[in-house]
Amino acid sequence: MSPVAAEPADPARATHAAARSVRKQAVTEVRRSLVLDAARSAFVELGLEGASLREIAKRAGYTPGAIYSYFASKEDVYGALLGESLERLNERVSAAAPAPVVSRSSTVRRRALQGAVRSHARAFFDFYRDSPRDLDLGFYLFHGMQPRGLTPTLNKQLNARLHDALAPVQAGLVALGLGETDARCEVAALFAHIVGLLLLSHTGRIRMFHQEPAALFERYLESLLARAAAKRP
Amino acid sequence: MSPVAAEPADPARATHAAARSVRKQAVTEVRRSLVLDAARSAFVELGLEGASLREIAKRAGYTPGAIYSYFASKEDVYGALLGESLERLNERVSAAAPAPVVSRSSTVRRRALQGAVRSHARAFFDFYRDSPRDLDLGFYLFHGMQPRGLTPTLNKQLNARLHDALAPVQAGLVALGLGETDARCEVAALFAHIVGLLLLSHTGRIRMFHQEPAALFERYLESLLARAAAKRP
Amino acid sequence: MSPVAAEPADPARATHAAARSVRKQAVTEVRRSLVLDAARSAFVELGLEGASLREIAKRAGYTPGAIYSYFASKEDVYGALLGESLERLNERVSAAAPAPVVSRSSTVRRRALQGAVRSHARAFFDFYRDSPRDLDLGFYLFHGMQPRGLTPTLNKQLNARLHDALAPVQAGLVALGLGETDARCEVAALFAHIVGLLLLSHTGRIRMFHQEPAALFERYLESLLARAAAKRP
Amino acid sequence: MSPVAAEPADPARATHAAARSVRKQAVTEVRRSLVLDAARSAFVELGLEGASLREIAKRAGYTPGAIYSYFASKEDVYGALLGESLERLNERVSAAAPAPVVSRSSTVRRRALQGAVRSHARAFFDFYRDSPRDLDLGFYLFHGMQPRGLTPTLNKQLNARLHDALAPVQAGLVALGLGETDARCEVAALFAHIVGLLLLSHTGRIRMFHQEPAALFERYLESLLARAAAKRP
DNA sequence: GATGAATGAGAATTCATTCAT
DNA sequence: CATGAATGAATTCTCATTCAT
Repeated sequence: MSPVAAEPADPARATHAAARSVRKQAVTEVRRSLVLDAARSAFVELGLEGASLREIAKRAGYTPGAIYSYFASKEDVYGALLGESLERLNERVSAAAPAPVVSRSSTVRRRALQGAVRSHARAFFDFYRDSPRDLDLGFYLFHGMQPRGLTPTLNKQLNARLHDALAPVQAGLVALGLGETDARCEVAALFAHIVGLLLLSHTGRIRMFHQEPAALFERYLESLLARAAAKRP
Repeated sequence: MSPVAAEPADPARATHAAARSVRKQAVTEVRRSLVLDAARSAFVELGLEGASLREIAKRAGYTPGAIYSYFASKEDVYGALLGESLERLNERVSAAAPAPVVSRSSTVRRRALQGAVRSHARAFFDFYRDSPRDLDLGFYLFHGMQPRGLTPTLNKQLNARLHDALAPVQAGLVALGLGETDARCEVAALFAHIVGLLLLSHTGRIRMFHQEPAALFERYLESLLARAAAKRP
Repeated sequence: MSPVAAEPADPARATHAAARSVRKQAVTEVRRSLVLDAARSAFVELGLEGASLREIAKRAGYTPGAIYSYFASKEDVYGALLGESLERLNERVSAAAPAPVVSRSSTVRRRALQGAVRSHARAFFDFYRDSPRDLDLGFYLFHGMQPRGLTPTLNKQLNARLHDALAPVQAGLVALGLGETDARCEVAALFAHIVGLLLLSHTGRIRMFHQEPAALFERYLESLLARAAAKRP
Repeated sequence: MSPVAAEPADPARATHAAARSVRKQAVTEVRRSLVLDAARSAFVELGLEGASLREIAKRAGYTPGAIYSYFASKEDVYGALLGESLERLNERVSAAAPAPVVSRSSTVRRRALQGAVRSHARAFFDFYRDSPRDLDLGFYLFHGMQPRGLTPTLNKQLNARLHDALAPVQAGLVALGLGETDARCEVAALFAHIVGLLLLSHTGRIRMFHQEPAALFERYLESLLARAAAKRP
């Protein structure tokens, strides 16, 4: 802290002001998340088309103009929504981690590692299967959004969280013996596969093949683990 | 009464009328496809949001109302666009068929079959990689379109053409020894994988993994053929 | 006929041409009434808003432009429709005439006359009660139509037919002893009353008073006959 | 903690806020009625067809979208217009009440009652005769309006006000000795008669009979009072 | 006579956003 | 911080009518 006060010399008042500022900021944060809740509910129920700013404001108990106190634009709201969606995804994936196994037997350890990969991958798959709107959100924002809404900074941030959600699988594959590069490839491919399956499921195209997305996912998962096993040194 | 029948069978006039009708229909068809061209260009350049009826009409050199001479609604335009897109896809896939190989050696025949599967699958992949808007089109129509636009009839029709584009791969897998059920599973999974990869590519998410979609596709293709080989009776 | 032929001197050909012209005109008349049928059905089923020229053309098996071969405008179609409606009204009223009673007893004659008035008035009332669209038609044309549609000539013509439909009642009242002026007043009032009742019925406002239009009509009819009886010299 | 309550009960500020709210609401009300004025003027000058939202907005000095700040839909505007029209009707009818007469003579009292019925009925008649658009409004709304615009609630409300405007006449008839049921019949019939006369007048059909609507109305009124007198116990 | 494409005007409504208050 | 009126542009779609063919 600089010894030269910028403005007032009264330390009591300064403290008071600071405390008030903190309180205010907290209140703001709470209300911001209230808006976000409203946005999520609107989005879940009405989809992208129906989740207008007006609708969001109505659900939040605000008038349209008030939203701009918390978000710069509608796309900004969506951006925050996606961020929060990715947080939930990460929570789900983290929660899926099985207890670490310590064993002398390498077979046991290997089985445990495979189990962990399965758990994490399934958690990822299930998250989007169970709430397809989160998938929509991701597509909309990563795809159709104006540069105004998806700034490079935000983009990087969101990417990082998405990556985080896949990191456990990647680590598991490495632990199973895959090289870093191979593991990265496999994770990218897994991600693509999941997204593809869910999209086909979501749009009803999967029925065309008389297939269940979950069954196909399990197939893919097993083939992935088989590849990993085959590459074991 | 005149000995000439009231409805004259004057062959010259009949032929003339028929010819005129044919000509007219041809002109109509041309103009309709002109509107479709305008719609495609609008869609390619501006995406879903920008491809409004106004915009399409402007590009086609029409007033908005005129579009309704050719299409019943905006969704109808999109439907036609998707239909035409699927036709192009099928053309590409068909054109990818290699010359049939006749050989005594089962190894040679097997290699040829594998080559055919590769060609067809790549044609499919390349089609959407090279024109991502066709992918968008499919998603939009299969996903967000009103029932008014995507009638069950049209839906079935479009589904059938999509299926057609994947049929050669399926046939190839069966020829390679896969059972019908397995082949269907693999084709569905292949489709999902392609869609997933292209979407990740299209939204820039693939960069997150420092991967090239084409390379990942090739990897997947090889693993698919390997699985087929392993199942050989 | 002027002895100087306008154009050809060949009488045979002239006769032939005239016959053809007559035939053609008849065909035209038939087709015109076909369009009118289509218009009526559209109007009955869809009301004023729904009975667009397109709809009428569709029902007549024509394209919109073709209608203009038979009618100058949409309002013209409506005008013809109203004319035809008034013809049907007159038919109904005429058909309601009871057999003339010849009797020495003035009481018997009087009762017969009253019965005739009742029949004619009821026929009028029933006509519009049973097909409220004809009432709509009248209102629309007499009310909202452009001068372009309702020319003074047509107006006079339609008025005359409307008047015709009420003439029997007027004649009956005169026969019952009312002066010409009184009879005209009563007929105008009767017409107004009927129209008012039907409108209230048609718009559901009559329920407001828990009344049935038919019962109110009978009441009015009796009071009218009572007035006529009271004025008997 | 500050001893001052977080939510201050500062009466001055509260009063201030309340006053501001009241002022705002008043301003809103004024502007809303401005839109309504514009709507009425458009309706009066251009009729139903011409009174589009665009036109109303233009006359109110607004953009079309702005109207939706005050009314949910075009039909809503019309609904408000009719409501306000019925208010004016009631005012007119109320204002027509003659001073109550207190007299020993039953003849004097009876004459006074008859005078009151005449006044109220004439006020009703005159209101719609002098502003036929109010009649149109009623017809349009009671007749062609979408259920979206004319909710059952609104319908009941409007009906009630219409009924109110006729209540004085009904009360007068009862006072003159008619039973409740008879009085209700007569009022319904009176309403129908007025509506019918005005419609005939408005559409120019009354000229057909060379009659004046006002004279016919007076005739009907007298016959009504005569009927009431005849039923006197 | 009939077609059907095309016009041009206009319909109601929705939307994100702004801004004085 | 919040309001809510207002904008301005956009949306899809409908219509009566015209006219070259």
